[in-house]
Amino acid sequence: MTDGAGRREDGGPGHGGPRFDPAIEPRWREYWARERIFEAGRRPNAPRRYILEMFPYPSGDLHIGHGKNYFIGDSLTRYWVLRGFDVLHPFGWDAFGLPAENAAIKTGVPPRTWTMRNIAESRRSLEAAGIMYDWSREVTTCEPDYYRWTQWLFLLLYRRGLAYRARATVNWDPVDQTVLANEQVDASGRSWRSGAIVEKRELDQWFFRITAYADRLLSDLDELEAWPEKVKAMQRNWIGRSEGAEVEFQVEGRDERITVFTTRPDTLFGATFLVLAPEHPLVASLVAPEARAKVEEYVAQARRRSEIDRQATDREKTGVAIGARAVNPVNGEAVPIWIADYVLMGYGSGAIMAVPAHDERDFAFARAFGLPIRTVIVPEGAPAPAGEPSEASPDDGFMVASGDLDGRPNREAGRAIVARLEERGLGRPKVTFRLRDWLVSRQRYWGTPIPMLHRADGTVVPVAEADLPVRLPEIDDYLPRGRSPLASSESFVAARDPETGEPVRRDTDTMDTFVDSSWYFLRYADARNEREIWSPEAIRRWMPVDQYIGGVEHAILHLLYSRFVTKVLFDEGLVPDDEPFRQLFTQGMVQRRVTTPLERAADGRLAAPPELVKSIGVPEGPLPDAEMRAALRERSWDLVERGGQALAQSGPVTMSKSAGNGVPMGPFVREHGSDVARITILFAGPPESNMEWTDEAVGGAERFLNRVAALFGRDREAIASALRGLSTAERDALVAASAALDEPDRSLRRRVHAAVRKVTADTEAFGFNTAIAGLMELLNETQRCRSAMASPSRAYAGVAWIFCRLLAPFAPHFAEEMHRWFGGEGSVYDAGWPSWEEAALAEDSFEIVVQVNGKVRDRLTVPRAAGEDELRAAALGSDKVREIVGDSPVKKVVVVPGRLVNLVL
RNA sequence: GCGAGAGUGGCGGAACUGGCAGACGCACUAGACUUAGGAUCUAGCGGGCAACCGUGGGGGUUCGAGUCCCCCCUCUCGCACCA
Repeated sequence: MTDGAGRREDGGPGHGGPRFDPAIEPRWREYWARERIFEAGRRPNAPRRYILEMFPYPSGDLHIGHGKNYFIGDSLTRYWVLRGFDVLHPFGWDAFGLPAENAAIKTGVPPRTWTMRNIAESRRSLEAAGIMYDWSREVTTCEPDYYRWTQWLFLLLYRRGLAYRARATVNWDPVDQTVLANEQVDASGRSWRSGAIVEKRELDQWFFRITAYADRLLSDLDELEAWPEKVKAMQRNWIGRSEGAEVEFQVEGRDERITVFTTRPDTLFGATFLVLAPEHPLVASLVAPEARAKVEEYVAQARRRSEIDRQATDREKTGVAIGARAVNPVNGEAVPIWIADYVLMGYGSGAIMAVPAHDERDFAFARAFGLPIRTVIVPEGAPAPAGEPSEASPDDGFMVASGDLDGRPNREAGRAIVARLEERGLGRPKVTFRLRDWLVSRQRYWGTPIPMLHRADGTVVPVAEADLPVRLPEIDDYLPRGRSPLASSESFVAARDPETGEPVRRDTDTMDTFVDSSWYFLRYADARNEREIWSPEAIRRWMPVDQYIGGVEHAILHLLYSRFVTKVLFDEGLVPDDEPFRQLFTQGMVQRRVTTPLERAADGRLAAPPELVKSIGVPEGPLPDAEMRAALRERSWDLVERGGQALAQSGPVTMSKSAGNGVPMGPFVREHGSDVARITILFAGPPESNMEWTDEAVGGAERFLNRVAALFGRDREAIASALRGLSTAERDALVAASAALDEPDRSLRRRVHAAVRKVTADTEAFGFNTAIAGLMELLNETQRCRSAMASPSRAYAGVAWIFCRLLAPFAPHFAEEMHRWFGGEGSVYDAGWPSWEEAALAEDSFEIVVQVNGKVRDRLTVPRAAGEDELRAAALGSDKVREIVGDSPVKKVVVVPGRLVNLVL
């Protein structure tokens, strides 16, 4: 919290008592580390559990917003350890990548130094928050002992024909002299960094043949029942399977044929022109001399456009006829060939048959250039239309103007057309994917070197496995100059051919960092293995990941690449399952409002500070309050008053360095405690939703822990002495169903069993908010029951004993502390998870609701044993009910045992 | 446009296979203890004087609907000239 003076005083006179004190926390962190409570393999005979949060790019100091998924993973880890499982909960660093390189270019600090410093800082933040990992398995992708195996994996893909080299068009920044990823180019085709217009360049690049796995990546999604539907939908969309046909059009008067892909072969008779992508390889050879100038200009123009710009749907159609015609294979008609940038070279065959009557895009194009539009499908019984339609109709119907197929249903006609084409060798069924092969080369320094060698004759040869890793050399100049900075290091480039011993040149590109992260979860199984990527025993013990937790921003790329690599390794026999993550959870963001003080002038009007004027464009003022408020409202901000100070306040925005609203982990934990941070985050709402971090929410969490401390702390001696000398089982039995108890111990027993059931079920279902609500309820009830006792009862001590273990997944430090209060030895995480008995939940009597015509009219307390007849009689006997029913006959009585009786008049 | 999801008090959110709407918390109100309260404790807290009305709107199924079915509205996220 931002304003913090003097809130940590103990309660006033007469209301002292124990409070939750964050000063207890460091001791327990040291204890867990020293005793290795959270190291995998501690319980070799227990069932295993693999819980994993997505490893981060090490960005240095963490804030609370980063902490959310780590807290979730930590809670689950602690829960499963309590349940007696052997839990693997490792951590590592996605440590290669541009920020380190940019920092090096700017400050001269070598990327490795910069990265390692950030890792140390990030790790300190995590440790300060008490998030427990098995650090003995830490992986760091930029270290040779890791990237050696990334290179090994590359060679494996190469061996299996899944890594290949091809020429590709890339975004080239002429100022920074570097290749940019698509997402680094803005909508106007400019580099995000230099602002220069990005050029397209053709470069030889390495690809992974992920498209060979497209079908499996798609169909296996159906098995991933515990993945969010949303993520699966995104992957399906990305893979983009589409069934259709290839059709070949002979170019009139030439030998060449143009292959088009269509999902609507049934509309082939309606094709009135062809459109090729401007980059289509046949354009240059087919263009007529008189059209050449215009075509070349159009191609050059298309080349300059960014992908994003080009794909904007609201753009008007542009294109040029190339002056050649192609013959429609079903009716022999010669139709004109155009080029247009709405046809993409990267999809299908880069050429389409245009059917303007039945495709909106083709329709728009035909209208723009006055091309014919011919309807070939009509609704049942409709005649063929006389003129051209006013809009494209993609609907199914019956064929017209399609020769002998007229009158047949269109889908059936489509199959017939493909079959006829196939006989003549002019077409065939075809499945196309939107997914493209994975371009993995980067002309950058700070990444895994590609372990390939180039011979003088232009062929390539892999580095021998024994020579791995290909180490990233230290260099002085990280600035890319049209090629990877590695190309300037002659000592790096020079190598010997492993087969012939001849001099060869190393590939100087490095791998996309998504390659590093596509397999790290496997390495945790056996992270320190120097002889092999992992041992068969280790991988069988730990894979697949039971629970993967991370941000939805990785829904496609990282998760798809990881699934791909896992499937390749499965085919190679190196992993036991062809899916890496059995369950996936995507957490929501932590948000916080941003506030900026406004200045109040002598005349009472408000002035906005320059930063605010700049960031949200609010008028500087001075303005009267109402006008300032209106101006802020327009920008979704608000005007608030706090302590006499006028503040501009934003809506909730995701915590981030750039928004300046991150609550730093270290200082918060020191002042309030990790346990308070956890309860605040986990109690706020469902973990998959965004949550707003507020001082009030922190205060609520703090109050809860203080109340727990006050209640059980006051009685700690009595509780400890009640538990002394008892085994764990005997302690649990203090509130067992079989124990004979009087009030208020009876209700205490019922409440605690209900709470155990709720916390268990909710925790396993990611319902941390309701699990904690269950603990709060138990606390309230326990407090109530305790105040009805003169001195702590044995049952109450039993409740305390259970309570500290139920709290342990969510407020671990304090739970450990309570465990000690009560005389527990060792760690609370070895004390086992409490169980509940349904028998203890039943009350002797309970309240049922009596409804008349579905409206609640009375509540009656009835004995537990009451049967249907007794319930019916009790309901009919109720005074309130009789008053309402009067003389009306009761037509029907619905009895739901244990719940209600409904009288129908 | 296509796909996924969501609309419940002043706020965050609960509600298992249809069965007491609003658990738990925040904010707020009153009181207690206090030199003090931004501490703590106690009580209250959907709307309405009431009959009653209330889960985005309208229909339906049912003894009974936040929950199931149909239509509509709004919002969030993702994809989007993919042939």
